[in-house]
Amino acid sequence: MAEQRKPRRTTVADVARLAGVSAMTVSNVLNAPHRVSEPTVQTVRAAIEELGYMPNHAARALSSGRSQVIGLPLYLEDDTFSEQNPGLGGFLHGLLGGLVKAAAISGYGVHVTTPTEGATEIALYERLIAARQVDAIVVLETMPKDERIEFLSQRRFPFVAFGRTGPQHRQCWVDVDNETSMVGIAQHLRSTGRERAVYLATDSALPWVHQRQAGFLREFPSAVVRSFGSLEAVAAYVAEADRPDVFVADNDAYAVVAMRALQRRGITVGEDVAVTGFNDFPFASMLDTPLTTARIPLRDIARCLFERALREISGDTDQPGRLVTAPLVVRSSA
Amino acid sequence: MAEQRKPRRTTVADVARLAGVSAMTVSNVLNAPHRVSEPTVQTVRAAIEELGYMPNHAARALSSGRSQVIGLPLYLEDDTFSEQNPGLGGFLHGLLGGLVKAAAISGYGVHVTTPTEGATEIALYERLIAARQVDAIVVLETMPKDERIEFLSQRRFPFVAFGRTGPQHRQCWVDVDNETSMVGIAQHLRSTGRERAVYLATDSALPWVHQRQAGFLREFPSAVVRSFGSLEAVAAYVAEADRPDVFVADNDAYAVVAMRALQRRGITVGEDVAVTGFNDFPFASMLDTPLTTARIPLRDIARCLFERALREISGDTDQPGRLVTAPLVVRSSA
DNA sequence: ACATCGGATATTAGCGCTAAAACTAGAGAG
DNA sequence: CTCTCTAGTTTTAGCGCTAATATCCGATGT
Repeated sequence: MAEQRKPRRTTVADVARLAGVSAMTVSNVLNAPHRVSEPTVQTVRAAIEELGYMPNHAARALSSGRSQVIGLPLYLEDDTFSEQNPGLGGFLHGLLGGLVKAAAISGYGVHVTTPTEGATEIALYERLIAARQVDAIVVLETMPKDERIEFLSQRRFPFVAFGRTGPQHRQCWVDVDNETSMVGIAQHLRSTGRERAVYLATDSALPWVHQRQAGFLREFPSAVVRSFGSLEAVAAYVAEADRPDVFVADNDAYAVVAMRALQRRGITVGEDVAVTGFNDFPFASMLDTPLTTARIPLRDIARCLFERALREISGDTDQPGRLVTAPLVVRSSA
Repeated sequence: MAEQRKPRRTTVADVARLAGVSAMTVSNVLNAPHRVSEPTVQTVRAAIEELGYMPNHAARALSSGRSQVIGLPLYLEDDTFSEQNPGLGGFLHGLLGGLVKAAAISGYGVHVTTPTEGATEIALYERLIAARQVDAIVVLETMPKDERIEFLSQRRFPFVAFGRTGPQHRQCWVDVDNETSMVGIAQHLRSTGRERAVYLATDSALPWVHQRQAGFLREFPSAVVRSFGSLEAVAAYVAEADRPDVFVADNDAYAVVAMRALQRRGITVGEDVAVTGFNDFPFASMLDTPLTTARIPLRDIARCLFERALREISGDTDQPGRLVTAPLVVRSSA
């Protein structure tokens, strides 16, 4: 099938020969041009151009000990997501997009993996680290006490977390400022004169659930708070609830379901009652009544994650955590 | 900061010494155990276990010439997507999820990249290939005549395409059987006794647009076909249209907008008129009137793409293209 | 004039692994 | 009793790059 074996790829040596310098000089032109005199840089660059030379990734990684790749371990469970978490797709798109783009600009790649059936995420990290396959790892959905963070800190391996880490951990993270963002929503509602609020919370121990709720209660201390484990439960509750003038959901899906339940009762959302969500998932603006919500700036967060990862790689292990506010997006629902 | 330099990672040599064999034997136990006698395998495995040895990725790649990574070049443009293409997030989630999982099972990783500002996708391929950073490339959104496919074929570099390639190209692809799937939708509508159909088409030269339309017209030759460049245009048209009994959209977003326009006119979707979409995007089941649509089995497609990529890598360059049908999902809208 | 210094480049020596070739027996054939 | 032959193993030789060190050379100081 393949016509000829061994076309022998062009290497630094070829470039060096053509430019009349040593291989090391070529390497320096590529990696630390300031070490090389201007005329030599020109000559070498010309030779590189002429031969169309591009350095071999594996060789570079082996020799230098850095792979120029950051690892993104992901749980991508089967189809459950579409029912459970319609926003997940948008989340992935924004985060991955931002990360890949930021990485590309700095000459890095993003290595996406997932634990194989039955294996833990830690085992996956172990492999990535031992194989020296990535220079840093991005940890998602961090918990206040998180064994993954513990593991990585203890191994002194560079990482960044999306989600604040607990006080006992290293503080290399970026997170949504859920509390402040929810305060923003609350203040907007207050400014429209609403008073009787119901807060629809997710029934989960994920940190953001509590953070958002705390933010809301700061502005509406007397709000009624209800937790739900499923969209159906939310719908059932809203369908029966006596008439508050605001439903504040801690996520967009709950808000959508609430709006539907209200519309079924003939209540006009945005007039008779206000409804807000959180996330600004892709369909929020295309709903029957476009949803007022807080937009999580995923691309900015991703960029920020990457920058911190870079710093970690270069040895700066004392970066403080960073909170990013999700700006309010006012549409017709509130 | 770092306490001690040079902990010197454990290497094949360490394992070899402990097991009392040569480095090559250790390598063989890892990569081709059938070449090694059973007792030796045991001894070596025990030594590996004891030392917690894991092979260095870069060294392996450099020496063997294969990286055990497949490349996934992606365009992840800034926020435009949420307005333009709310399904993109779900698309990414399904495809990436399937790919990463399939790859992980076979010991492969997925390298996600994007062309840097101003650079072409081809230039990106060039880098990936020259750097020997990936063993195969997954090409998305293939067009009938596609210079990316041309480039990869000509370079004889392993690839798989999502989307059928033109007859002049190599046929290593997996695609949705848009025509047959749309015929499925049409037959379902026919079986409910509907007759007067309007087909809402995307105004684009993407191959699936024509394929789906062709499928529909096979069953409803007399259908009215209209093309639209924006959701607003769809809404405006449907708001004015005289009463057909079916609106068939070639994508879910159009279907959603159409349903909304109909509801505004007081028309009950699913009874007075049927509406269908295509894709089964994450929110299709959570709409006011859950949407009847065709579900693109992204995870299966991704698995299939990966399998083909593997075959390509191992030199089998004569795989035929493969069509995957998107099964009909009947909900209340039709 | 001669030691000194520092910028630019060259040499050396691997990084950790595996392909390929070269050895070992011990089994079976003549 | 020598001569294959083969399964199992070791030896040799890089893969292509860069860290670390050595070398060169002209400019500077006294």
